[in-house]
Amino acid sequence: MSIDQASLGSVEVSLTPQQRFEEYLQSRGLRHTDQRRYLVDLVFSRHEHFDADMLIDNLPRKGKPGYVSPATVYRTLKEFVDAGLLNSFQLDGRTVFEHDYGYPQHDHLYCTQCRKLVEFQSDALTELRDAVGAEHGFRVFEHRLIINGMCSDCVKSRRRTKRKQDLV
Amino acid sequence: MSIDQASLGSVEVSLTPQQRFEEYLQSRGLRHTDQRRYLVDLVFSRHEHFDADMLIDNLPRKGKPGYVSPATVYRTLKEFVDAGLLNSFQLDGRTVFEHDYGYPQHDHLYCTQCRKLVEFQSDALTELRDAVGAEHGFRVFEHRLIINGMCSDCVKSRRRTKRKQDLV
DNA sequence: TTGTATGCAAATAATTTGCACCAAA
DNA sequence: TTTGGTGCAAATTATTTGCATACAA
Repeated sequence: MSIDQASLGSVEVSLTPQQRFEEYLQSRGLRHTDQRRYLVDLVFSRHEHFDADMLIDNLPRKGKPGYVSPATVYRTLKEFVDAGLLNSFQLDGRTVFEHDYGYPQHDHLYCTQCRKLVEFQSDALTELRDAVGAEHGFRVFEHRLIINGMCSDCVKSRRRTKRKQDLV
Repeated sequence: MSIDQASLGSVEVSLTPQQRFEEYLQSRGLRHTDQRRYLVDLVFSRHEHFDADMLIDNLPRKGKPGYVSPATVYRTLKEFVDAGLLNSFQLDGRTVFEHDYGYPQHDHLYCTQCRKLVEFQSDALTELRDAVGAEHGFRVFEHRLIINGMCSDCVKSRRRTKRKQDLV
């Protein structure tokens, strides 16, 4: 799965993710540990969707400096979501995380062929969602939209493949 | 989780789910067994969202007539989706199934308080989705939208609750 | 000090799969 | 007959949790 780096620009924020998280921890009487510091840095070093497993794979191995146990990774990802640093959603059965802090609200186009995720923003969608909510007496908090299809690259390569097959 | 019975009406279909499934099975050289017949009937006896576990719980116990093993239930649910009888999506980590055959395309409002699912239809959404797809060079197949919020009942009861708390 | 956080390993939960046996077509 | 289907139990996968120890405040 891949995503263009910061394809939607960013949102003005006064604190770095690290500072923001520290603030969150202090406000709750939680502790700022090396593991948490390390994971904030790693997670915000690239604007990319990832799951717990990918994150664990990118960590130093047991014994090396910077190692964080899987259990702690899972626990910390939850903290990040609570703290508003990350968002998560389900994709093909996996829990996928993405940056929330400092990044605008958006939805996704998903290529079911190459599994590429493309972000997009639509104010019309937000309006539509609020209208639907109002119509049904809902107080709307948020929504999740995923559009499944085939990206232009895959449409092209599939066409090529088809032609080849047609020649047989 | 609950849902109004057939809240969106239905779509014209010439075959019953049972007949439609039989057609599907024949076209693929698969077999129409008692278990499959039994599950089609059970699944289409109520227009309600459900997961594998709920279905298994509603089956006769081991030894009783009509018993179907969990493994077969899981295998059969997949067949139903392949056959176009059911749709599935993720909700709170569970795989939720709903009727597809004979039922119009729709999306959901989800009350995060009482876990009620409400269906709604929006042509504007389909148009918006196609426009977004086109903008990004995607060939769109389908989409999945869930609007999270609080239904009117829960908004009311929460207000009541708040007042009670305020009195303390 | 005092209460959190972490690592490890065991426990869960939801499916999936291997296999021997059963049964549609 | 032949090939797909089913039940059962074991295997998977993704997490979560209990617990003893380590550490931030």
